[in-house]
Amino acid sequence: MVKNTGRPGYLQIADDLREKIRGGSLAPGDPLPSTARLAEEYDASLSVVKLAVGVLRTEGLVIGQQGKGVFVRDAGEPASPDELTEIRATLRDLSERLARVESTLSERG
Amino acid sequence: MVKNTGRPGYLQIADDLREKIRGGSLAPGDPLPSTARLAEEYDASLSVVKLAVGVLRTEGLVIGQQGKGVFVRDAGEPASPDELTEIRATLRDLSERLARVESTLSERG
DNA sequence: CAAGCCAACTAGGTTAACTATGTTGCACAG
DNA sequence: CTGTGCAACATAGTTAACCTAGTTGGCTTG
Repeated sequence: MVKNTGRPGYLQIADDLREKIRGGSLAPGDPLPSTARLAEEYDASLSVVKLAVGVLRTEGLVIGQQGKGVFVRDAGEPASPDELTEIRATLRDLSERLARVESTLSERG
Repeated sequence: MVKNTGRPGYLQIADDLREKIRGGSLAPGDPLPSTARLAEEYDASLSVVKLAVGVLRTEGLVIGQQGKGVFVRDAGEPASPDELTEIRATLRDLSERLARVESTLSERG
């Protein structure tokens, strides 16, 4: 599932989960699959899955409850600050990927 | 430096650095000490320092540049809701276009 | 002197092992 | 039936090792 695009695996997984949350296929209150389960689904190591979940936790999209699972937060309040940091993260990523693509293209002249 | 307060070490370090950034003792453009240096200063393992920096990166407070260091970002201004939705639409578009280009490139090996 | 290589530093990504701790459900003893 | 304990599962945190890769400065060689 995780592709070799130069985009690190833990961010690809975070992106995908974020997409599912934004898209509603993972609704507020829903639990994410367990980290072990996610590792299987994405064919990734447990470590990168933990990193991915950590990103979403930092972004405030998700709350982990020890012993239970990781749950999608209510998207209500955290409007601007979190959104902004997420957007900035996305912008940073796009810039990096663009730079990579551009350099690849220039090499092929 | 990292105390046994129940608050995990990587968050204590992230808190402290965030404080220094918000307080201006680390100004925009300034480099953070290297991860090795931070590990010494906080008497923490390299791993927790990396996690701490990762948090700040995710929050967008800081930008890492491979080979150089980690630099404090320029503090962004709050944006209006309309701007946000427009920016999000633009980001979505950019992401799709980039994904197309990337897959084209990867197919051509 | 100039070019280029190389060593030392930088961040970043991945994996694995171990620990701690919380939750849940089931089996077994009373 | 009650409840107690235990096994299985969950997140969370810490550490360490290994690899990639960009930057910089100095030294060596031509």
